[in-house]
Amino acid sequence: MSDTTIKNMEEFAVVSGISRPTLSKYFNDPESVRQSTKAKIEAALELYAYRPNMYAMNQNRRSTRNIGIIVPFLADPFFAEIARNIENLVINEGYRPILLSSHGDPRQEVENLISLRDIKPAGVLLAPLGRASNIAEVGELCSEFPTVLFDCNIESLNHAFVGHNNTQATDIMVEYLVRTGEPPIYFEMKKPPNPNANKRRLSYVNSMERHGLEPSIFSVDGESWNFEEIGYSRGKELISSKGITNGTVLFTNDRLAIGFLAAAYEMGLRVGRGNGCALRVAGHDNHPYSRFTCPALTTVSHDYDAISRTSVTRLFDLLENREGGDSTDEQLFPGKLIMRDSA
Amino acid sequence: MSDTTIKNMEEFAVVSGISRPTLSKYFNDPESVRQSTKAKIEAALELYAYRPNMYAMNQNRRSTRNIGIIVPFLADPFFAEIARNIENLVINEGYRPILLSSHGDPRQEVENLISLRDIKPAGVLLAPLGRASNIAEVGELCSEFPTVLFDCNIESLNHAFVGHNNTQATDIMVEYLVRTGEPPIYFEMKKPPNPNANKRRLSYVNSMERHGLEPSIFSVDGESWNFEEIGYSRGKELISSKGITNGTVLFTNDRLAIGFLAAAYEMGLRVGRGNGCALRVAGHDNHPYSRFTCPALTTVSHDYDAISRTSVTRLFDLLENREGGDSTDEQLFPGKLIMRDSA
DNA sequence: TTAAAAATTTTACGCGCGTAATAAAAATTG
DNA sequence: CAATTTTTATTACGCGCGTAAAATTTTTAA
Repeated sequence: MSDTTIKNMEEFAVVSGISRPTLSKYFNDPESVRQSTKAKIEAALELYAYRPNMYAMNQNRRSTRNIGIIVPFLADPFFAEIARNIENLVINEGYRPILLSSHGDPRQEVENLISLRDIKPAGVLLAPLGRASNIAEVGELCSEFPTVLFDCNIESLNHAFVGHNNTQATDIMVEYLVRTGEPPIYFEMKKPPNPNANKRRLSYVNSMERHGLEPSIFSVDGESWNFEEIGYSRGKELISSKGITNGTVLFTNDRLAIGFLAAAYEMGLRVGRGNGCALRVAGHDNHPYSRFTCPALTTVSHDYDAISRTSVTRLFDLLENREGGDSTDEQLFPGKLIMRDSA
Repeated sequence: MSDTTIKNMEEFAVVSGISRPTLSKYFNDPESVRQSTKAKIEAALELYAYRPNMYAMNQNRRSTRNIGIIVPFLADPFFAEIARNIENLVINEGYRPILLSSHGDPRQEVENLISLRDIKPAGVLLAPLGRASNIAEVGELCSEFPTVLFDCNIESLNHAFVGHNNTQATDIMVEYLVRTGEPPIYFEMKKPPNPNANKRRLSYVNSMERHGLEPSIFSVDGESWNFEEIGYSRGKELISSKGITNGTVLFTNDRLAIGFLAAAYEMGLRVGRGNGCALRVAGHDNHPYSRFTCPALTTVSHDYDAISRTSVTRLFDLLENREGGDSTDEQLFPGKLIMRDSA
């Protein structure tokens, strides 16, 4: 490794003895140059630690190999896991993922799209905030590049969508709970910041009615993404004031359930499906932490793998054949009941 | 809002009636132009949704307002929280944070630094992987811009460091556990991927010896960042094979403890400090989820706020006065004992 | 009102690289 | 070996914006 530092392709052209346009070609696709040229370049690369500037590359390119990935809240391990999954798939396709989090903020979501526009992405995989999204601006920005939505659809945007079948998933959970014990009451937030909450509530109501049962919903306050805290504090109130000391509670997502389990434990309520248990608790999402609650949380899992894989596949379909196929339809993958000890 | 779309500053100059260099000045600092000019620009901005291309801006600038932030593993809520904290502080200073995760991978860490170099950051806040880091490359890249390390120091890099006092923190926990019950045995990973594990173990040993007690360490296998899983499965083995059914266990971090708590619960061991409890369990980090375990986890908290704030402050000190002060010393903030129900 | 100061416009070049067109060199074919 | 094909070198311009210098306009001070 030489100590002279190369700061651009021009300088690297000099030390490698290859012209800059050829270098440009090489960095765009190493196989596009003659074998002997490739060898010379790579020999020089061993000596001089040069790497082309990614952003200058994108400046005047017809098409880049950048794929933008936007999730609503990366601090949530649920999205962190999906994102990581998708990143790897994108890398395996030879593209460069750029992962951004909206931090639950619609303005940040728009900022992220603007930031992506600046690097001229080949395509974007967007998990929108949903109801909270600035739909007009998001729509306008997304129309500038091939986009696949995942996790949460915004129908009016008319993009391809790949996601979890919230209806079916809630359905099998309600069916399971009804079949194996008392019908569940439903625990959700009045103004849920996360996507899909509405679909799940609707599905709960429909399921219950189909079973000839009366739906019963607790809508609790709280607008932040601190779901555990909300599940915990509202749960405590509920247990003490409303006297929820037996029965079955179905939560709109695992994180609320996790908080609630802590509250129940603290108040001496035994959760589970055995005898001697006061409450059954069930969640939704198969959150990475749901295996480690006490007791382990019964929940319904997304088909993470299929959703990530299909999202990426559909985006690349769009990239290669912009007009072909119906690019606005939605693809849903069924949830899977994860029976653990809490219900 | 007009429907003609503006694609660069040149076009915006035409429709706004302001010359491009003045526009450039405005976008760099809106107060640097005459009030009447500013008004005209902003009127045009209302009509035409133009935003300068961030990456083109950085291309030929003396100094940008980008601050790179790199954390070792963003999917860990612990780092997600710190990162979010720092991002906000950076934004409040009028800078633009760019958050990247190394995903626990040293190559990704280097990639992240290269990626940052390409956007010519004003400075970088780096929480390195630590032992796993490619120190030579990280060092070389970091020498290209003002850098403040946080969470984990790499002394040989000779940068400013702001972090948690692992030694003192482990110390107060050991002291507390010894004072209020049996001395703790220590639970850690043989090859911990996360930073600071070594310091904590050393501190545990020293503390125990200072108390005239024999240190006792469980070093379990596992190399990934799935700490809960490792704490759970290794914990189960430990409880059944080694017969750890009473006593006190101190974990090198909360996530291992969270997994262990699940194992203990499943095996019917009661954890806590009351009578009737078999085990006491303590963690380290005050992980966002540690409040919601069953029982709530006794742990020792970082001074998140001071660490984020000081990291950012020190970086801006560096930016404004490159030579002043000792820029390589380290600043440690003491941990705080968080007494909850598990120990 | 006039001179001085401040801000803006014009002009021109630079950042690091993509990309097209033409000329030159190298490899392949027979 | 010459003729053809393939690859590389040369040259030149573009991306969107920063920035410097000189010319012009506007504002402020006197």
